[in-house]
Amino acid sequence: MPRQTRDRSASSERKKHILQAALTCFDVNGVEATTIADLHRAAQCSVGSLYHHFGNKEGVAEELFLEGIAQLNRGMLRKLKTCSSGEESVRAVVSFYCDWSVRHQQMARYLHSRDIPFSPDAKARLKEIHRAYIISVFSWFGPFVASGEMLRLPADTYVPLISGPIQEYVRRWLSGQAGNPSKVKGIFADAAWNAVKGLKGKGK
Amino acid sequence: MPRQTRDRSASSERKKHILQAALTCFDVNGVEATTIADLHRAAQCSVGSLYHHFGNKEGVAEELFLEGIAQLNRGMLRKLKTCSSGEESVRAVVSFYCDWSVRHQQMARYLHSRDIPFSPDAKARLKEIHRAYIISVFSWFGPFVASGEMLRLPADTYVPLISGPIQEYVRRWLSGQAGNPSKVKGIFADAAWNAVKGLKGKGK
Amino acid sequence: MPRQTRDRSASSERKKHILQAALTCFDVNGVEATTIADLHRAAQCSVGSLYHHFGNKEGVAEELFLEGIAQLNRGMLRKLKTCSSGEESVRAVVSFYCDWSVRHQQMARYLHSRDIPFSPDAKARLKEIHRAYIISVFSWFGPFVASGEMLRLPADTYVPLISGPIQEYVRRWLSGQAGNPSKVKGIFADAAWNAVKGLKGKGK
Amino acid sequence: MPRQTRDRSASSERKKHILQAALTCFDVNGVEATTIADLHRAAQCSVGSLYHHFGNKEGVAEELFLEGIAQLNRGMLRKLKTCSSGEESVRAVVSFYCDWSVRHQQMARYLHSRDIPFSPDAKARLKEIHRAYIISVFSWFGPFVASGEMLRLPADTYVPLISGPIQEYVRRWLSGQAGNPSKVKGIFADAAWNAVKGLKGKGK
DNA sequence: AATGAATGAGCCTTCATTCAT
DNA sequence: GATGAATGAAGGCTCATTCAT
Repeated sequence: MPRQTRDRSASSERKKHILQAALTCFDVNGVEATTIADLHRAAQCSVGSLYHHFGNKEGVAEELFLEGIAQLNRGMLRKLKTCSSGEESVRAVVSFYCDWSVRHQQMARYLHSRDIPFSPDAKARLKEIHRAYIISVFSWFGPFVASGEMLRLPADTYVPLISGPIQEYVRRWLSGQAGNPSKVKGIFADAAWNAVKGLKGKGK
Repeated sequence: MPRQTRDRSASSERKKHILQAALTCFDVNGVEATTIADLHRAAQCSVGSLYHHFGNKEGVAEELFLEGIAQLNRGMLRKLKTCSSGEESVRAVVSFYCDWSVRHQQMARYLHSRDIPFSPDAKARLKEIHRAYIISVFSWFGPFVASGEMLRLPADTYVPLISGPIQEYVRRWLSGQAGNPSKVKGIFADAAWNAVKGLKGKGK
Repeated sequence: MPRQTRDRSASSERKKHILQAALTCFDVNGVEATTIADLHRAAQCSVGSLYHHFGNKEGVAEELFLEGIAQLNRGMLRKLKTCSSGEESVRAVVSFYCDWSVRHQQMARYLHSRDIPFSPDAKARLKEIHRAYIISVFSWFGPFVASGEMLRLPADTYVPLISGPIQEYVRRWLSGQAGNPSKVKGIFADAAWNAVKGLKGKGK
Repeated sequence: MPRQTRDRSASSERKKHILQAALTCFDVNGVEATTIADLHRAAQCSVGSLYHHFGNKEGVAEELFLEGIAQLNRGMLRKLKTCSSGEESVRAVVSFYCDWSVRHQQMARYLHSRDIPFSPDAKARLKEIHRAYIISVFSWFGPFVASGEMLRLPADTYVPLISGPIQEYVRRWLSGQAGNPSKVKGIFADAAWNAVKGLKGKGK
């Protein structure tokens, strides 16, 4: 009596179901503390199925992480493309990150994990995803820097300057150490823009 | 034939030695992945010794963490007390965090860990340490806010605004994803000050 | 889209193909260590096919073994029938065993395995094959013993005396611990004949 | 309530006890089929103890095998040194191998196993033991070959010629396919000597 | 205080086998 | 006949912790 026989689009559905269950497990107990038994119980699938689809526990954690990152990045780029100035774009980054995290709390918490046991292969794929994302983002902001609307700074400082504060705030909120980010995102948007806006004609 | 007989200040010395060895282990393999066997090998002490001094593995991780935090906080407060204005203070926070992290890389990396298995007791002690530190810091900055030199913002936004960017940058550096923080700390100090400086008579 | 549709003599061809692939697997990793997954990968057939044709893993190992033994025995008897004296026959046994092993190295190595998980049924069939073979061989040699050309010895000593040395040598060669058997088979033929030749009129 | 507290010569005793139990398990079910659970049940020790002393299952199998081989070799060399001619020596090899196998049936059966999962390290140690043994044996027989009492043959043929038959016979006896070797060892000693004795002045 | 052998619950993973399509 | 996703029992091994010396 196989439980999933009536499922036509088998593979894909099955995997999504497992990943969703895994996210909850990881969120409740942490990745390391979650056992294979926890996963197959939560996903209502056999142990063998987990291994058939993901190879091992790492595989589940990796696929979940990559999917989450991809979704976040995709949304961010889509949002950016609706902006028409550097300032609007910078504020959008802060705002979107905040909103997305509120809407996807579990996944946001998961993406903040530091103890995910990535395989070398997953690390490489993650790096590639990151690289592609950074390239897209930088091509978007390039013109605003070129025009002087934004400061020209060392490349690796933009993300910490723009996203660092809201990320840190969200992280605290996710762990119960700060209030709802939606209420203060304006402050973080201001700070982000202040950190990278160009000098132009404004009085210092 | 106990190996440490000639050691007069035994306890203290022994513990420091073990903690140092543990820091290296944790740094290389992560806390979860480090076993008691790893620790006693690295510290060249018996398994029994570890339990005698720290109770269990958690105990080692906790004591190391608390010691690190305490040292960082102590240094920060000492540094703050040499400042004479809000701006100097804010810039000092950024600068000191950066310098300390560069000087104590392993410990800085350890303090960024998110997977340390704190006991309820340790969590409480950690919270208390944090509370005391926050009180000290806020008493220091209170007057600058009162005088209008600094903005009055929701209490839980100051740390993310001031320290968020440099922390994120340092984190990236510690994991090999960004250049030496000493070279860019000025940028982060500027941003921190811009984020919280008062409006005063300035333009805009 | 079954891969073998155009194959008329399907069953037989398919099975031979699988057995050949299995022999290679068993030779490389040993029978116990070879998994069903290994077999279906090597044979490029589905898991289901394996079960359809052989029932289970045991089935593959057994059929392969029985086929190998049968082939060796068949060849040996055919060779014996070309001999016209006891001495020629004894020498032929050594010589043929040596030549056959050199020509069928993988199978020879497989027949030397001791860890094949035979089912009770297979054990019975194997015993029957062995019994029939022994009867044939003994009927062949009986007359030479009766005539005094060969010694009359306990029945279960003939095989060890005649084949033991060359078998041991070949086994060593198959595992890389001895030189090519073809070069020394004369020595082993001499020894075999010396071990069982009758006293007749010779000196001593 | 540790079971072995009263045991003074702990380590050594414990290991011997485990090895003896393991030999019985291996003999009954085969090495591959014997589980860790079987071993710790039979040895009445904890699973952890097995791993503490032997590293893993392989470790038990290896140590047992090496110890068995060493004992057999040691005994053989001791026996050889009591002989005063080539013939006496060759007959002693056959005789001692037969007697030892009868006296140590379980171990003899174990030494005939082909499916022991040796680690690379164990393989190396085994090879070294074998090399040393072969050197000792060949130095013993060297003079008899030099004097012409024994034939000069390719080095790797002596063992198969002298020991091959009795080994094969003993193997059959150990698996229930042949009668007691003690009754026929004379036949095998004769054959061994016939296979390697020099030509000297005797009529052919 | 120090030592390290002993313990055993619990974890990850493998793999032969089934069966709906 | 062929296919391969699904199953879950069973096995090897780890590792925090204890405790007699």
